[in-house]
Amino acid sequence: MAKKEAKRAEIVEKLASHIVSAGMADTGLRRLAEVAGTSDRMLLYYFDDKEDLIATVLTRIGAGLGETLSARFGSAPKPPAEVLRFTWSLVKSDAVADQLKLWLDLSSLAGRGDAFFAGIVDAIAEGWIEMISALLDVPQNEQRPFAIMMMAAVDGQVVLFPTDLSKGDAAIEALSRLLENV
Amino acid sequence: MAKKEAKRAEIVEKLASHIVSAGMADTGLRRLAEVAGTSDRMLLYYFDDKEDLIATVLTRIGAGLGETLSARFGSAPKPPAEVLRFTWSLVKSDAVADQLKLWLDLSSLAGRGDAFFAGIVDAIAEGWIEMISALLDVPQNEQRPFAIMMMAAVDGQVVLFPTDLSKGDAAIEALSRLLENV
DNA sequence: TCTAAAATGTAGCGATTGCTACAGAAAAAG
DNA sequence: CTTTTTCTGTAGCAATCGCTACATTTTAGA
Repeated sequence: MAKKEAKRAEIVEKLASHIVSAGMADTGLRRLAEVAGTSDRMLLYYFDDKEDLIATVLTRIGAGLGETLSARFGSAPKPPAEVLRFTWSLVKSDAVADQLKLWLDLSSLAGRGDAFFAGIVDAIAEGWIEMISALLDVPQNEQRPFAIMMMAAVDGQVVLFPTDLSKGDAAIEALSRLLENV
Repeated sequence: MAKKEAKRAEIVEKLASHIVSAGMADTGLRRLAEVAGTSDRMLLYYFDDKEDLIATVLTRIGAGLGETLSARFGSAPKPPAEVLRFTWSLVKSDAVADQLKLWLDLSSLAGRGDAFFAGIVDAIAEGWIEMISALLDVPQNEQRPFAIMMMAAVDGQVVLFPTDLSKGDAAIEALSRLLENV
């Protein structure tokens, strides 16, 4: 009983890192089994079905992302321009860039009406937004719009330049300068 | 011979509108054949293979989007805030929103290393950016960063809120106000 | 009209998908 | 040591995928 839980957790752990780096393509049961060092038969023993499996793994990834971010962002309020520049530097790091690409995958699925993925996307978005809101040294009723603006500016670069984020540097810098006049 | 060309064009036309509204999922040959009012067998008679078919359709969609946009945007230079607000209103209209969702699909595929989709995404991005650049009433060396900033801000909303774009209204309005101080 | 070419339908192949029936092995409970 | 429960391998099903071989109909050129 406890063993089943442990094995489940181990599988989730291995699949989480695979899905973060490989995205939502390449998620056939046989492939995932190979990554997890087991068989498709066993994946469906530990999980109800594929959707249950993916849901569990994505939830795990979401939680991990939250931890990563709150560890890197401090908690002291900062000027908006500084928060944006730091967020951008984070996003350009490989680890977080992979997470954002995955988020793009999910968002694309959600946009096609998949309620399950829509929920995940919503939760992740809300997590980012709240975290950034809390950091912003601006009047409280402006925190959320500013946080959304900054997240959108960053995510938008991922959409515009999926193969070369550095093309977005100048735009982020321009926005940072605008934010310095606030 | 000419007939084959005409039929090809007709198929492309029908598939273009289907792919814009349904995205890159739901693109099995049998399904596409149904939409085009023919058979999978015939699709592969008119096109080399599936990739050739999709490439042709996406190219057609890209061209159509360009026309739509240059028709709606004028050509007189406008203040940045005004351009952003207008772009946002465009994106919130159903027709353009579908195109952006499709773009998100493609960008997600491109981010996974698919060179073909990467090319398409790049071309579409460049089209938007140049069109908006030309409209902006700012010093010439600032046009491109500003255009990218605005496109990213808008695309980012699509990623953040794939099921309800209106959640991005406040952020776009906040950015518009920042742009008014330029 | 006869013939060659172009167009289209029928049927199916081999691979992959998520998933399952069945049986046997391993472990826990009595 | 038995019996029962948990675990896992083998094998395969039905559906779908892109694609093709083959035969037939339709069209066009002589």
